[in-house]
Amino acid sequence: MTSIYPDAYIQSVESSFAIIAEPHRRAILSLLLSSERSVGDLERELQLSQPSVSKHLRVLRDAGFVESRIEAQRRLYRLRPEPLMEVDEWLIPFRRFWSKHLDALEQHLDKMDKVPPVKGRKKHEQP
Amino acid sequence: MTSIYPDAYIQSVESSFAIIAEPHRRAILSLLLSSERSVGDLERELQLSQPSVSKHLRVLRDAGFVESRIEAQRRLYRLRPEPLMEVDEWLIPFRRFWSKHLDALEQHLDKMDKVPPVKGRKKHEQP
DNA sequence: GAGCAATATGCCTTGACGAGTATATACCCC
DNA sequence: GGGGTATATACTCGTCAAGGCATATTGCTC
Repeated sequence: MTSIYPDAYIQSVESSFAIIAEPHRRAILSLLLSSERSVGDLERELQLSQPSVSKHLRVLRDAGFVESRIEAQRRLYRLRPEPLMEVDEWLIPFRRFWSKHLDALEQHLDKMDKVPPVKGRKKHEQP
Repeated sequence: MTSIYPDAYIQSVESSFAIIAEPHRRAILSLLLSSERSVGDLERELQLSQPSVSKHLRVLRDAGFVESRIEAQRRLYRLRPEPLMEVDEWLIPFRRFWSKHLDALEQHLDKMDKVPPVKGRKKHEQP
């Protein structure tokens, strides 16, 4: 029962999209934009428990979003650009799409009043 | 705001990031890039069950990623740009970050061969 | 080396989500 | 209106991830 897995125990490589689906992880990445930070820094700034922060950082590091360096007992984490670039690349064809469509939308907004909010349940044609 | 739903209900709205964390949903969005499609179309192209497709479309529609129109018994779904634009906007500061850092990285790779100063627990390879 | 500080990890519980199956609803054509 | 087609929804089940708590690990200081 006590299955001690080897360190490379899971290859369930979540996609970069799944990684940044977690709000706290996005918050961590945003904080790391301005400067590298220790676990304790993030713990305070995010109001999260230390184990939670460490676990999110582990996920982020395994996925290549961050890397760490050691300074005394601290680990200082900083951003790595590659995974988010991957996300950005996925968006490219959609950017083409919406730049094409926003003109039409603008035109549409001229006649229509106002566009309903994106968030929340929207009323479309409901059978 | 302009929403007609109570806040308590709205809170269950997943962020756009969570929506596109699902690979099938990303596939649906990519398919809709080229043209609008019916549920049956998507079902065949994705090799998914019809209820699964419908449920994913429901999630996507609730979040504003797609909208539908009715044609006979079919519903034809098409893209809406706004939610992905939101994602794109989140990426803006990161784009600034990595465009700054990729120069440094390139430069770095020139002199150094390969030097992971961090203790390499795991190789993060980019698929 | 003892004790403390900072961080990582293991175990457990809980909640959310996706898929499958069955069924309901809506629309067409005869 | 009956039958068939296309899609939506209800219910259930299994999985998985996030958080809490306890503990292990690492490195500093004295």
